[in-house]
Amino acid sequence: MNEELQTKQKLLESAKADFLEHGFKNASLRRICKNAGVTTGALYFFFKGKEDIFEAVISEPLAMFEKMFERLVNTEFTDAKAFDKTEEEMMRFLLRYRSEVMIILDKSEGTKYEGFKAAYLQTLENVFTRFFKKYLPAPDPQLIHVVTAMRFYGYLEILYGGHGEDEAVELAKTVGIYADAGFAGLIKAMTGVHNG
Amino acid sequence: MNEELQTKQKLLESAKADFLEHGFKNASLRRICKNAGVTTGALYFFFKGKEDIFEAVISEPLAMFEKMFERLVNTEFTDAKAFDKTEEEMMRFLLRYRSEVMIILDKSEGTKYEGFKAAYLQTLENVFTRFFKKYLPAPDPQLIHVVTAMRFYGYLEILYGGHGEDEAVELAKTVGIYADAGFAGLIKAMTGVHNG
Amino acid sequence: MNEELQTKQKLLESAKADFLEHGFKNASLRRICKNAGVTTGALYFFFKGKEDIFEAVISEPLAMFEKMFERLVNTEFTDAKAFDKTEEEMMRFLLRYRSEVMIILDKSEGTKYEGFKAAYLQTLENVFTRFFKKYLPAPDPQLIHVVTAMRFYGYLEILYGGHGEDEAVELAKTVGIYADAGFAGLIKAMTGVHNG
Amino acid sequence: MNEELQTKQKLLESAKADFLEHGFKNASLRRICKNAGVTTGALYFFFKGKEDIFEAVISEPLAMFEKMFERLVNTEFTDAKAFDKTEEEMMRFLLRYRSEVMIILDKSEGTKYEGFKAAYLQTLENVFTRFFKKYLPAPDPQLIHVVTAMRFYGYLEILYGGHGEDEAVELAKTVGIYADAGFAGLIKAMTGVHNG
DNA sequence: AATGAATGAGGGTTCATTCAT
DNA sequence: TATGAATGAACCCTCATTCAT
Repeated sequence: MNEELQTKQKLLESAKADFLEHGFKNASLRRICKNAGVTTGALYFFFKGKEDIFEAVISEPLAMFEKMFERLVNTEFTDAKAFDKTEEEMMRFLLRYRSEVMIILDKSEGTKYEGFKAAYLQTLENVFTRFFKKYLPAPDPQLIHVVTAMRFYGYLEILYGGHGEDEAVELAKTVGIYADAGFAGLIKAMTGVHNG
Repeated sequence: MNEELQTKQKLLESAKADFLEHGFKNASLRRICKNAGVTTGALYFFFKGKEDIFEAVISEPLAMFEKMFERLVNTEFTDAKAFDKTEEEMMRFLLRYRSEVMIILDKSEGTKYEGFKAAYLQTLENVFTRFFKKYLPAPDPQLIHVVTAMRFYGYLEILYGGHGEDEAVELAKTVGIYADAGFAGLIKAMTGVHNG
Repeated sequence: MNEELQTKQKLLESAKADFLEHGFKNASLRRICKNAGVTTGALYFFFKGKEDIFEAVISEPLAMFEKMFERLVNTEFTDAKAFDKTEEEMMRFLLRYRSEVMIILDKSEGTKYEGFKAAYLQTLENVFTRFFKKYLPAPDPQLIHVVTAMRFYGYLEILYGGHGEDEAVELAKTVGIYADAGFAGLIKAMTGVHNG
Repeated sequence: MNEELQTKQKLLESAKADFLEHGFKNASLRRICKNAGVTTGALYFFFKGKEDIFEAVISEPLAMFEKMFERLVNTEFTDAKAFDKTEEEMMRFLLRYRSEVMIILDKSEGTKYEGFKAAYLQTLENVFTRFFKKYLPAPDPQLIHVVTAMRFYGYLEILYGGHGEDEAVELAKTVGIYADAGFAGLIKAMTGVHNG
């Protein structure tokens, strides 16, 4: 019984490592099996194919990710602090599933998840747009796009940094200060232009 | 003679497009040759192999990049404005070689240039560290790392955005405002913490 | 005990369907087991392998077939009507074991039964040759071969037609009229040539 | 130059033999290449894949076959003799491309030609139906179907018999006598039934 | 300067079969 | 009785690369 689970588990771990290192397209099932200590046929007992084992690797974090996704869309952020709370929760989640998140976002080319990163960025951008519009009548969409991306990649950098959970959350909060101040600076510069 | 150049040029352009679309590993020499209208043999007359044509595609912009690189390292930025000038120059360069820059930074996995992005980020980080140290006695290296990355990915996002040159420069400047204000906010929060 | 029989029976039925649809070589034991609701191990408990379950599927009808076979060889047909009686009996048997007969005749490539159809045709040909020789001193063997095949494939077409038993027998009798008249026409043409 | 053609030709011949022996699905590209004395990659220089080399094997005869096909549909056969002429032409064609015809009719499962035999039989059946209707007000479609199949398989048997061309044509003509007499016998029996 | 033929390794996948339990 | 895990060979196909011409 232990052995059964072990093989599947070994395959999943070997696959996770291979997807993370090479990406979906360049991952090799032969290599995955070899590192798991089994033959190719064994993989096909547990999984339907390459895409199936990929999904098995990311399915659990993905489901949670999508739940967070939805909440992000449906929440009305009244101020920066309301956002910060959601942010912390998200950060903690991302850290717990670091590898899988990296795979979904950066190593999923060739799967149906390859558009996930862009979709998430777009969602974040919509949130930021709603927020910007509270302070500016007609904010530049391109600017919002870039600022959103910066914040997103800030998270990602923290994620990739190999920090402990609390450390990472702290870092994210400091980044929040940076971003909020940056945002305020933008408002000031722009309304200043309009006013003066 | 014209034909010679044409063939080589066609191959380089076809290769550039293929590397950009698929990345080094998943680029196909067959496809490159087909789109260039020649056979594989022709490619091997001009180039030693896949890595060689890759280098040929990026060599010229790469050399310029590295020159800028070096200057960035050796320049002492006295204030934010001094940096902004270099920034504009850089932005214009990046835009002129958009495709090649994208290839070097994001599509070079499997070549010896796959570490280039990280190296450049590190250099930028050193610059920022020197700058930070003028205002803070012991800035958090992790924080600098993240903030550097954010700014870098901000540039990249502008680059990927398909803007015209002036538009992009303008956008970069606005991002500069955001970043400077963010930086100032950080200083304030940190020295404030120390003081209070 | 009931369950034992059920499993074996289910496997045999699933196998029959798969052999009929895909032929021996392209039948899949995996698929057979899946459709029977059991695992591969179960199949290997009851049968030695692919060829063995194939034989199990066809063994019973095959034995009866061979009995009829033998009788056909040893019967002296004095006239066409004597043959017709045997024919009806045969037709009813073939219809009762339609699937298995189809499998033996047309879906057995790769097994030791792949020559069965030819052997049966040869036997039928011998019967027809004996019959022809009553009316012609030296009938053309090639012609007999073809005429035999035609009649045989006539039966097969009826078999594959999905008719009810009585309907099929009636059709076979009409085909008998066609064949007998055709035979008579041949005799006439040939002896006419000889005589005139 | 000779060698180039030789390899492609060898591959086509090796493929023809393999398709004929094992059918499309069970043919092996590895085996085809091995028998042609080249490696698998060589095949893919000349052909796009398994289906492509299959089409290359049968394309020429297939085009002619389809032309004959069409003519068969559009010709109005006034009597049995008018049909016999077409028949001879067809027989000569089929003999010239014996292997390919066998492959198209009996070894094409898994390709887009797998329905060709049934389609051809249907066409032949339509021709026969038109002919029957000249002599019978309401001929039994099932009977026509069987009689058509018999004649068709008669041709096939001649084809598979390995006869020389003239011999085969002669045989086909004799089969024609058999079939015509059989047909006449049917008419007589049926109208007799009605009358008496 | 360039063609076109050919190699051989590796890609994902399916298969009949085995065996400990 | 039957399960479910695992094997290893074969499947079609794509690839970067080589080389005679």
